[in-house]
Amino acid sequence: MFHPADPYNMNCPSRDLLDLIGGKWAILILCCLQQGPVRTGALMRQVGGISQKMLTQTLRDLEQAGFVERISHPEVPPRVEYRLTDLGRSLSDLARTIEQWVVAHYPVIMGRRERHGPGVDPAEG
Amino acid sequence: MFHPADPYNMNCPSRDLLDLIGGKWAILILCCLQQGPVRTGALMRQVGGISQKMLTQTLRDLEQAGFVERISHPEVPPRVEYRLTDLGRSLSDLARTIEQWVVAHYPVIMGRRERHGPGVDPAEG
DNA sequence: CAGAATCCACTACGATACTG
DNA sequence: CAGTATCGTAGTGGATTCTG
Repeated sequence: MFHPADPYNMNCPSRDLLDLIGGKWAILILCCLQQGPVRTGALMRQVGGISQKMLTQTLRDLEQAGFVERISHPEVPPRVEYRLTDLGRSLSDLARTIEQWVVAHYPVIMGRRERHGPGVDPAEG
Repeated sequence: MFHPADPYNMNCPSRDLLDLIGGKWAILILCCLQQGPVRTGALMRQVGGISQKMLTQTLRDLEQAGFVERISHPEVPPRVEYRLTDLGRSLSDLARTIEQWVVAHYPVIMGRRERHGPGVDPAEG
């Protein structure tokens, strides 16, 4: 039995989970995998700007946490696919919600940024 | 008018937004602010482990993005509150969803971790 | 009490080279 | 094609100090 999760407590392991979700690539990868199993190379191409290292590393992290499953086909040349687990599917729904929120609110936020400038603006009061 | 947001494109500014949301502290802070305006010191105490620097910095980032509003009361000693904007309220709903997902699935993930060895551990490079 | 400024350890991440 | 290993660097973020 575990203590209930408390992300406000710095020693609670749920913080790690929050960090994984909040990582630079996890959300995008999880969203890609919603369509079904995807090959490594395809992921590489879909997630713009990700390096081979970070792709592998993030996939390993997601695998460790039980969100994705690695499927290695015994072929030459190698063919590896990644697929969401049930838990991962649940999380990827969340990931897509996040992504969609960003896409939906992007124009408003960018509009604001243009008016206020991307630089530091003095505190008004 | 802007191009539509495309987080899969590494040059799309929506990436920044994703990074802000995914930052180490933003989600927790946004959740705290859901109750209404909160003072700096109260935030400091609620979000376990945050440093004064990171609290201020994250609040500035959230402020600049238009998610929170800084309310400085002309008193001595100083009293400053932070309050969600309408846009911020929308985002904080999302933040709460994330937080709740983590809390809800925490036991399953921790259970897995016990059986499969340490899972989400940023320190294992 | 709020927060800016400085210092600095750590690590996240990219680039590159190499293996099967 | 998928993945590992190594190295260099920019950025993150904590501890501390200083201001009004």
